[in-house]
Amino acid sequence: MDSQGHQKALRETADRRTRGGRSNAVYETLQREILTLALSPGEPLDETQLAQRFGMSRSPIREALNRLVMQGLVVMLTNRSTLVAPLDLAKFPRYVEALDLLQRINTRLAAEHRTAEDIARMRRLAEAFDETLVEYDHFEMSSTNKAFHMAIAAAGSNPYLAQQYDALLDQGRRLLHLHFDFLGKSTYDRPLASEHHEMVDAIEAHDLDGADRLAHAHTRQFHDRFLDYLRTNYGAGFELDPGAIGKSGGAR
Amino acid sequence: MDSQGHQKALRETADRRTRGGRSNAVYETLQREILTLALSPGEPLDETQLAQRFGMSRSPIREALNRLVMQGLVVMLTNRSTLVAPLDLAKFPRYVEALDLLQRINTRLAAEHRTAEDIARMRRLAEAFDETLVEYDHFEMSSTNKAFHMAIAAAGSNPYLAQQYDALLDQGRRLLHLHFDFLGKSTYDRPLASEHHEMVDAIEAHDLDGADRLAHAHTRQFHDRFLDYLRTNYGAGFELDPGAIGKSGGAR
DNA sequence: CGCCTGATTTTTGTCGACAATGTGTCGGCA
DNA sequence: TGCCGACACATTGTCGACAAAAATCAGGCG
Repeated sequence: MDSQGHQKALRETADRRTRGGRSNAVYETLQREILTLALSPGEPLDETQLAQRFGMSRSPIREALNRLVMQGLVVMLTNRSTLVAPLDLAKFPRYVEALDLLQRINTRLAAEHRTAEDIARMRRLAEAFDETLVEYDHFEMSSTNKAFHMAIAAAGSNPYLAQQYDALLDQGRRLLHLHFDFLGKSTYDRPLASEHHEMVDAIEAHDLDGADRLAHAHTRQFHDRFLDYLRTNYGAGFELDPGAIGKSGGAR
Repeated sequence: MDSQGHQKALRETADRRTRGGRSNAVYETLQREILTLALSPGEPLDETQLAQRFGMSRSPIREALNRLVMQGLVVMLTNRSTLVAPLDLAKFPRYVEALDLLQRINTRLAAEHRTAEDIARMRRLAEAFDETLVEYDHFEMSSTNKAFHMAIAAAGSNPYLAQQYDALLDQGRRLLHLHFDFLGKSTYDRPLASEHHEMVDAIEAHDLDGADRLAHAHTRQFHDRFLDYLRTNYGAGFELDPGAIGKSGGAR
């Protein structure tokens, strides 16, 4: 019975057994649980236990875990425990620094190379993000948000930078989860959505510097709000270098 | 005989079964063979065949292959063949564009945050690279070159950007292999080494713009030389956008 | 009473076999 | 002769079990 229920949950994410296989389902499910913080950072992940839970052997679980390790969401202490990657908030400034750079360059490139189809897809995803705001499901929001930004990266037509951006966005989705949680209470989330549309406008207008600047402002807003979140929840003692984001050169 | 040699190479990298295990050895061996082009791009990799060759089961091979997939060196057609990632030379400008960006930002950050120990390590690795020039073993050269640049990234103290830089450098090592091959014949490789030392000097002097400029020039030289290589080997018909590297803003 | 040592337990790493899936080929039919 | 379908092959995906390594705990010794 128990395995039945899990089978169902398993199918809903990836019932197509024809493709990657069950390991893919485990990967997606675990990723979702990690990203939504259903699995706490630092929580140990026992392979046999997971195998039992998903009603399958350890092989697919192992493969899924390996992929999550590569993605930086899971760490494996060799021959010892494997656990959900701890969420080191002290590295947040470094993360934002990296994100800012990749976000700006990809958005700038998008403004340079975008096609009409790119714009259409971006607008569609921007609106899809707006719609997620009514339900305010954190996972849906971060998924759609990522999809939107990846559409921008795709328009930039540099697969290498897009891939790096992708990895970075994934790594930050746990932070984004917290971020949305905070925004939900303070309800000043509309500007976030409108910023998306402004970015698309700049990209469509081939305004490289404008797109760059908006991308930078977008990251900065995330940065500032997340710091607000940290301060309200962890107290004022948690001081992070506030100037980190402005250093690597604003839109010049 | 053949398998004998592989066994030896396997043991030398990781005979300690205590750590990561045999899968690590397979990973390193295959990576080396892919990077040195001993395994041609597009060549199929049969799991059972590899298992037989390394004298172990498919499980470790599979894990190694998965890691190589994540690294972009291997592609797996689900339920079908697994093969060495094709080397798309048409994407070279995009690659250099990404590499230039990451190289510059990491070098710039290094100039900002470097410690005395960082400088020492960088100088040591720069000299280690010089020494590889006498043997001119392509793999040693690209390994040491990468180690040098990763030391710079480590000094930059942004683990996210360092990680991305790492991934990018790995992806480009097959190109670097070709590059060194070309340089070997024309024997104008000294400037490449001296550039490393100049970069360290700029980083030590906290000269952010200088380090940035040198990193850019370093990438540009690789770009120009590789294009030379392509032209001499593939004919003049192989024209790539020559201005790609200058676009995303030189060191201004 | 505390520390060292050895067995136990837990968890990962590896193995060989089986099942599923996609491809290519061969034969039949229009 | 050309197209369609079924069969067989090759290769990957998954399984259950075994072996090795490390941490824990227990017992004995100083």
